[in-house]
Amino acid sequence: MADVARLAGVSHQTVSRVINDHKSVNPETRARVQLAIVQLGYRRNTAARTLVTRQSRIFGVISVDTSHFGPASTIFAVAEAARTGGYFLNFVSLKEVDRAHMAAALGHLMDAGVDGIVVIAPVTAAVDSLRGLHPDLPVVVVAASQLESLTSVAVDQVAGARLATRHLLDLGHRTVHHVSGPDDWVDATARVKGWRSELAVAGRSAYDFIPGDWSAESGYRAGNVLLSRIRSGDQDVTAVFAANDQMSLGLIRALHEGGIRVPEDVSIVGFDDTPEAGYYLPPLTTVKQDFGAIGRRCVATLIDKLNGRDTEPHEPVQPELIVRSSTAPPPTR
Amino acid sequence: MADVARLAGVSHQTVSRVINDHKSVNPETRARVQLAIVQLGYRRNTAARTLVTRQSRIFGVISVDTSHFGPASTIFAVAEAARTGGYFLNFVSLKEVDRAHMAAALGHLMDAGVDGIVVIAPVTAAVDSLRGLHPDLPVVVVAASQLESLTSVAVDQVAGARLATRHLLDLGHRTVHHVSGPDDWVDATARVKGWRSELAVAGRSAYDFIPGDWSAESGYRAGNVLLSRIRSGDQDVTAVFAANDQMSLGLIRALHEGGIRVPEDVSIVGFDDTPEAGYYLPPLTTVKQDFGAIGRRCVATLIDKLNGRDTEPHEPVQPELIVRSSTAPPPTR
DNA sequence: ACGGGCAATGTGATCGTTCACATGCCGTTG
DNA sequence: CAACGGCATGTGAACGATCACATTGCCCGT
Repeated sequence: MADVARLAGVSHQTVSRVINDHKSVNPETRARVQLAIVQLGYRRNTAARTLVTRQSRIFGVISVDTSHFGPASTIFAVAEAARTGGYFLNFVSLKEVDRAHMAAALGHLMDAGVDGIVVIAPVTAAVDSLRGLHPDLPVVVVAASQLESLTSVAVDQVAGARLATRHLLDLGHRTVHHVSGPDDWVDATARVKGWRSELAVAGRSAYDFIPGDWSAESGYRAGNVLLSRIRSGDQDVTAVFAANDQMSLGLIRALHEGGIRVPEDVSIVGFDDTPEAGYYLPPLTTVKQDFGAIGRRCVATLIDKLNGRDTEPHEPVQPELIVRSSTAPPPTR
Repeated sequence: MADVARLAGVSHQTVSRVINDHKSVNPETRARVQLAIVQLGYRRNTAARTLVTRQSRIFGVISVDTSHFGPASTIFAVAEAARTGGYFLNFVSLKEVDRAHMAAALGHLMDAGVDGIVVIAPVTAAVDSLRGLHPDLPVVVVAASQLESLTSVAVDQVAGARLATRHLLDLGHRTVHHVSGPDDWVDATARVKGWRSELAVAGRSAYDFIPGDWSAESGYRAGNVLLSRIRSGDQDVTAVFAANDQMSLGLIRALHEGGIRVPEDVSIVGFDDTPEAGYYLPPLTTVKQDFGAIGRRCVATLIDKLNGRDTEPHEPVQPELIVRSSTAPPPTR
């Protein structure tokens, strides 16, 4: 900066004014300084700036270590939004989602001196460990629902699950079975809740859900469970709502191997609308979440908090049902 | 730090020595300082440290904006490795992969003051724009092959493609068709190269590859192309090597819709071994890449460079063939 | 007994920026 | 015409760590 000042024939302070585009600078001087900046290839030193302003212009993002479509898409959206908002993004992955690992990740970001944090780890344990830890640091959680005392940005998972369930009921199915995500995931429980409440509204009996863990493999196992129910004469297994697309895939394979056709014998709805979902056999009816919107909203909320504007709780992002070929009316018997 | 020093009854310099665990500190003094640190909840200020040491302990990672399994997995691996190596990770996504966007991303990271950069954007344009831009800054590129003048970490994509092709030839297929990735991706061209050379070694004729873009949809289109070849009487379409798993999925669906069975009529091999690949219909034979190893190696290389150790060019990471049910001997006619 | 060397600690300068305040100049106003 | 306000610019301190160097005391060898 001193070099620039010397070359432009001004003081360091004037240079500072130019790069922060402060108003009171003579246009001619400004031009001279800018020229000098370009000539010398000057970049301002972030560390020095951070030191004195006490603002790093870094956001942290903590994400579960999974290449699943949802978290990955959200990360990219957050990165994009942060950069356009003039922030850097410090990324931390979370191998295990428990209190200890969460605390370690938070500590890492505190050391980095972040101005705010986005947490993409909608696991109850993780959310709990966030509570009250660092009250001064703005934190936004990507979660299924509004969490008391924590700012969160959410797709309305309950509504999504109801959409899926309703679609199947509308097709004429007597009831809908559910393959859930892991029970410590906030999203998973929200989807269970939505599924249950839609069945209740329609006055239909709800079976217990079959627990899964998001993986195609667990969907496959769940498919075998359903298969055995069908074989033992259960006439009600005609519609299944799986809590994500991967599990739907495993489910379809298990049913296929068991000689059950989708959608002629059993209809299936997934969740997420991964790019592949339209190319499953059959193409999957699923619930689409706008992860891009989530990411952008996280960053916007963080910036609002930093500027002291208290964001009014947003409407949760609304999911959308994508109807493809994995759903049909129940077989007539 | 001054507060800690006061509480422990020492000078700021002694505190500095303790947190950098410098040798010459009396164990008793050290304990007293550490106690004070804990009591006050002191964390060292990264900005101040960076300012004076001229090392930010931040690595940057630039990745294409895609939730595809490969890049996503690599990012997580890099994040994990960076953190265990004591580095922060500044993440930038790349919406478009051209020279201008690449330069912008690099500029962003330069502003962040990173000590090194990992580039996960194995696109020729991106790689070109890296060349000679910032000669002082250590850069590692995740790429298909050793690139002259750029340090790179790579899975041996050529070997992977040969593995896939060989497997199909070994099953008795006369030739192997190929659905490629986009031609500006380094990995895609490497896989084409491996496929071609294995066919050449075996003395088989190679058709032109069918261009894809990594998406399931492009695999579906490629499937329809192959379908029309089959319908026009081409007896040689019995084996296809697709450049990734998603395209294999689309391919399978197109063939299925055209009444062609996999693997009875046509065998298919994918690439990547995504978690879902084992649950396709049929479960996909594919080539597995160890993305975790790639990520770790990137970070290790960067750290070596910073310490002036010039890493000897690594052996590329070797991929592995995972045989499932999508491949079989050709139909007997 | 004396000087060299090492362990343990302290002192002041330094990194590159922004902040608070000071200065000079010009135009407007009562 | 003096006083005042605002524009354009400059001056020096401050942020919180590390670095280079200085100081003290003690042990050890000759």
